[in-house]
Amino acid sequence: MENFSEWFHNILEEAEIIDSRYPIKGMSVWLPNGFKIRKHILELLKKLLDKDHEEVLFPLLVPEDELAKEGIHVKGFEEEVYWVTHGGRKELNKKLAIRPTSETAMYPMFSLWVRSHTDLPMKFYQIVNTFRYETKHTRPLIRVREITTFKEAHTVHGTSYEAAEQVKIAIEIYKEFFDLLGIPYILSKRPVWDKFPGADYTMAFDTLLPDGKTLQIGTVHNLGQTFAKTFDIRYETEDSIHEYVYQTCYGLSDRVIASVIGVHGDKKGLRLPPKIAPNQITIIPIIFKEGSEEVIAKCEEIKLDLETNGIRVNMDNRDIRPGKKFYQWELNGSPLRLELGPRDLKKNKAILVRRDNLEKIEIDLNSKYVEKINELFENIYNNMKKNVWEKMEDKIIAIDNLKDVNDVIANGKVVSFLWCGEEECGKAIEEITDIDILGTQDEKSEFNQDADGKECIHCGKKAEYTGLMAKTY
RNA sequence: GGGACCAUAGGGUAGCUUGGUCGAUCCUUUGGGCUUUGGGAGCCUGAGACUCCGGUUCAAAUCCGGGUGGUCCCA
Repeated sequence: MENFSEWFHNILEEAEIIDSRYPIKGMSVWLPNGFKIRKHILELLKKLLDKDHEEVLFPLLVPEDELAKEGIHVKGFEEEVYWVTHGGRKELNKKLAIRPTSETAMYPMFSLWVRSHTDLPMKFYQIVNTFRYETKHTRPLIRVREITTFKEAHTVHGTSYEAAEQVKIAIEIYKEFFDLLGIPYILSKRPVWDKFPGADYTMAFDTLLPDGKTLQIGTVHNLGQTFAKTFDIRYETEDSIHEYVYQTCYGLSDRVIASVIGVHGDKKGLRLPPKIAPNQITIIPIIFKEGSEEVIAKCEEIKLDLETNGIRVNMDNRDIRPGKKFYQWELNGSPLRLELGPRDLKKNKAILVRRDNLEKIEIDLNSKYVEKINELFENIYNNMKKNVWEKMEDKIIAIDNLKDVNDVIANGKVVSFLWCGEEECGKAIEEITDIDILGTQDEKSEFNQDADGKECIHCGKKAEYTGLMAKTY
């Protein structure tokens, strides 16, 4: 995959995920196939969130004065807000912003909803589209002007401790979610100059795409009391005192879908984890003039059997050569293919072909083959996940001289280094290398190096953290 | 904010410099028919494009101006 950009662009079109020819820059159409993938991904996500979050839906438009209330926050977004200025021909006396994110839409309402400590914690989420007027060059699913799939969760707590705990909980939810999709991730604490506008601190997940650039796929922000103070969100404690709340918010976007496609795909096309594949198994009857009815009847029988067991089956009956179907379904990422022809029918067997490694497996149709297929799905998923994790881990390279950064990056890899953690030093490093610092690793992170007694790679002061640097999307 | 480049069927392209040979090339896609089907079949017969507006000219895909859309670089 020498040119990831081109591969990605082609696969979106060939596998009919989205059509990026919509005549507005940075906006695309979800096609049925892509929409199904999206739907299955969202189902997994909702299942995780619904355990202790409530799903809500806020309006798309935010009044100008609300958006402007939180100064730092607005600064972070003002260059990319779309505005609604007219109703018909009449100019509105109050401009309306199309949400770039929903803090300022939600928090005025939170202020009304939060009364007492018994109302807390509150945990909401919504899955909506948001709009950002990107000025850099856009890229389908990765840098877009309409984020069509923006999952944002917003929580409200009575204490600083609980908010910090919620950050950890959200991180665990996201880890579980990315694991379900088999997406490898690096969790970092973003440098202070790169945190979410208005947040106390930002934790972020990045994945590594095949071209060596990292893609931010999820963020978790501890908002502290900043927004609570701006939007006057207070609660009455057990002692009847009015206190400002502590908040967190965390988000995911279309980029998760881009990652699934990008990290698993190969030169033949998509490789989808069975859980989210629109067609988990594709049955291809091998038809000859003689005996075609029996073959098709048997395939129908298998299809029904699989469907009653909750498996998403597709049977490709088209009158074209089987080879063409093989290529097409490999392109579309169907995790398993079942071939059945007259030869197999005689033996009451069928051939299964795995999409992940193209291995062929003969199954006996007299046996409990549904179980076998479910096992294979699990096996395919585990194998895919293992492969992408290993690939990513191999690309994280520890260096002890700043001069080596650009070589490592040029090889499509991520740099790991020891750092004092200070803003001035970090910005200098970014300036010198022209590479972004993703952030710092937690001590428990598998990517953490032991900094004890060592020096910062740039300023030579005591090293406090493991930092990571990468070319980013 | 400044600049460069690009626009030909659903996708990818040739033609443009030097206007006429263009009734526009090739690959892919696609309708119908026959034949075929264990890794992208073949044959027959159809379908499908010069971004838009204006100008120059006997004549414009080709030259000029503008609009729109896209790509990229620099701040």
